[in-house]
Amino acid sequence: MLSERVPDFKKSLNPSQFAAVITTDGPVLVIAGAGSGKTRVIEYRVLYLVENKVSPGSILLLTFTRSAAREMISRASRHDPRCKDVEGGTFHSFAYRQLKRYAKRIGFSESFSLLDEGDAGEAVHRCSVKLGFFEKERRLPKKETLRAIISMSINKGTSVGEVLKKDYPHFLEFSADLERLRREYAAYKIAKNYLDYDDLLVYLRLLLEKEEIRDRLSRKYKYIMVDEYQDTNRLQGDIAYLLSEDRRNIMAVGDDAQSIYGFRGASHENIMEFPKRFAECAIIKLEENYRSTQAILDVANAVLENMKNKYSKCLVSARKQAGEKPELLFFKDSHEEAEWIAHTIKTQRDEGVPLAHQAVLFRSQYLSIPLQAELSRRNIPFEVFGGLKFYETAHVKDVMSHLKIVANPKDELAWNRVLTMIDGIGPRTAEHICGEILASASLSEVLDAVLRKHTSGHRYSGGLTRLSSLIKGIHKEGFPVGEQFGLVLDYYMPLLKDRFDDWHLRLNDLETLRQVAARYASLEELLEDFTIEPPERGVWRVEPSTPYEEKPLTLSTIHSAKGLEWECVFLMGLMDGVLPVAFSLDHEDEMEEEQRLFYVGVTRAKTRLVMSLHHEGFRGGITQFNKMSRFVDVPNVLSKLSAKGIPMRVEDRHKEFERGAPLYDKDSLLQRVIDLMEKKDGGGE
DNA sequence: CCGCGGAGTGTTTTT
DNA sequence: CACTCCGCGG
Repeated sequence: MLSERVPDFKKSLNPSQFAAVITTDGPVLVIAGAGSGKTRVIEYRVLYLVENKVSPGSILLLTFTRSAAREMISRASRHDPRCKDVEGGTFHSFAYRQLKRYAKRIGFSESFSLLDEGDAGEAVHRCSVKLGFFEKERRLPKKETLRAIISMSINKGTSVGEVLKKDYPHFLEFSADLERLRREYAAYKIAKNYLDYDDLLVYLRLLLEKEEIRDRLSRKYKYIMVDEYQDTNRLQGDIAYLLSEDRRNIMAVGDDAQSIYGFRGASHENIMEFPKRFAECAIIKLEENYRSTQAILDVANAVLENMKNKYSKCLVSARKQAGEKPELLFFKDSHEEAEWIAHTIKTQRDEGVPLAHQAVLFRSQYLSIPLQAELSRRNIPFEVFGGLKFYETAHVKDVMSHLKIVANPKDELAWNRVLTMIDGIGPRTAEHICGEILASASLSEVLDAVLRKHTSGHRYSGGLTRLSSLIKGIHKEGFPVGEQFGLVLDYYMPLLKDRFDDWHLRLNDLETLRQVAARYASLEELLEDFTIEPPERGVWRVEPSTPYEEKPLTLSTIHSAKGLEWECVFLMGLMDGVLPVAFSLDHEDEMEEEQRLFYVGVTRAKTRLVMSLHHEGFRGGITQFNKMSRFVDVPNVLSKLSAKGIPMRVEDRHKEFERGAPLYDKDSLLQRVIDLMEKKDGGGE
């Protein structure tokens, strides 16, 4: 059977890819340049193993996002359906599954609750209060920052002091306090049966230190593949190492030039040190690029030339024609940039390039807001990836907290959120009632206690009565999740309207969410997926679809565009201070990361690349003049390209717009005049 | 003890 | 320009 297939493999792969596919035993490091077909390698390697009588369940595929794993496994399954039993997912989801199984062995109950970032910040805050941090007149970092510092120290395996020295020198004086806080927070989570994202990795690592567990897991997972290895952190590196220590059948795939998650504790040290940890490892490089035209790769190579790294080399295109010249366009302000991009996207669509083959990428979410407005105006359907996630918005968290209570009646953070929502209950009262709740044995006892003690004589009594009948209503074995969600929604409606002006928009989200929830068999599964693999991001702000159900345009942060590709990519907002982002200017390593980010953006494009920026920006109500990103400007890309005689189309679109359109329409002109007469100088332009 | 209004601040990327 | 923190009135 194997011998029959080999020619197929050879035909579908180039020699390096083929080598990566058939080198299954022993450690392998695959350095896969952008667009070099690493997805294909993983797809075929899974297939190759399965065809070689390796049981699919003993193959573990760890990837950066859940969807990446799903994609590769489903591709392999098209060749051979057995492949769909391969185990895959993110480090975090893998850790979660193992911890569910072994929770008891490390002193957690298997009904532990997962904290998302918001919850974790809240928990850290509670710990700081407990330690008396906010009593004195000191300016402590705010709770999200505290959480970020602790998280960074854990993911990097360093002390809090180290993190402060590098990233927060102005908080260095709190070093000892934060070290105490880190302990307190860890103890708090153990006491409350909580795990945050980092804990999933921390505790899996601790489990793997025990020979018994390590043996069991390495007997089960005989072949391990790790994708995007350049974006793993120290803990993940340790986990990969411990899992494969015995059998040493591990393949790590990555590209050091695309390491862009340093801010999350990832370190390209892992990929650099792989050959040291696995001395006998084979190193395979995939250098041929199947994605982009040479003209686009010339830009990418110019960026690459400025970077200091060991592995990566020049990208060479496998595509025959040189391709259109990449463009660099200047605009007056963000509005004109957005207008032009929206217009061009529409034109291209009319000329036959589907929206699904186009994407607009940016460094930060806010850059896309004017564009979103322009697209809506033109009725172009789009989907926003990355950035503020809808499951972290207040209204979604509000609703979910009610469900969390039912799933885990000891969830102090959820109770607090639910209670404070009720009119007349503030932090103190919530804390008080919460104490009683945690002291009781069961949810029904809770309801009785809450009912009897507090539902008369207070301002909040009515609200509390409503809450307890809601919980009674949804706390039934086997009650469909969709209906539970519906009941919570009914209960929440008045609160929603009261709290938010844009409640109808938010209600839309919640309705969508209810449909998602209805697909789950149990509340536990819903909550688990919600934290560990939040719903596909497209749910958020999708424009009403056109009658013929056109696939939407993609708007994405560069971070979220990792691993993806489009025929035409607009890389917008290329101003200095935006990319590279202003905060990184003083840190050499962060600047390197910004540059890699630019590289990732450029290499997403297959045939057309449009880079753009605008000159005028607003900051604190004052117009500022932006400069072109230093990554594009003369010492870097521009002069490198022209030295090689590779021109880029550089155009100043600024003037063209200055000539044309009227500055005010009649209505807004009148309004402006009235404003001036009333001396309401609302800033105007 | 709760909630509202005013002033001040600071603005990335995400499993 | 949106969100948070703080101080005051109920």
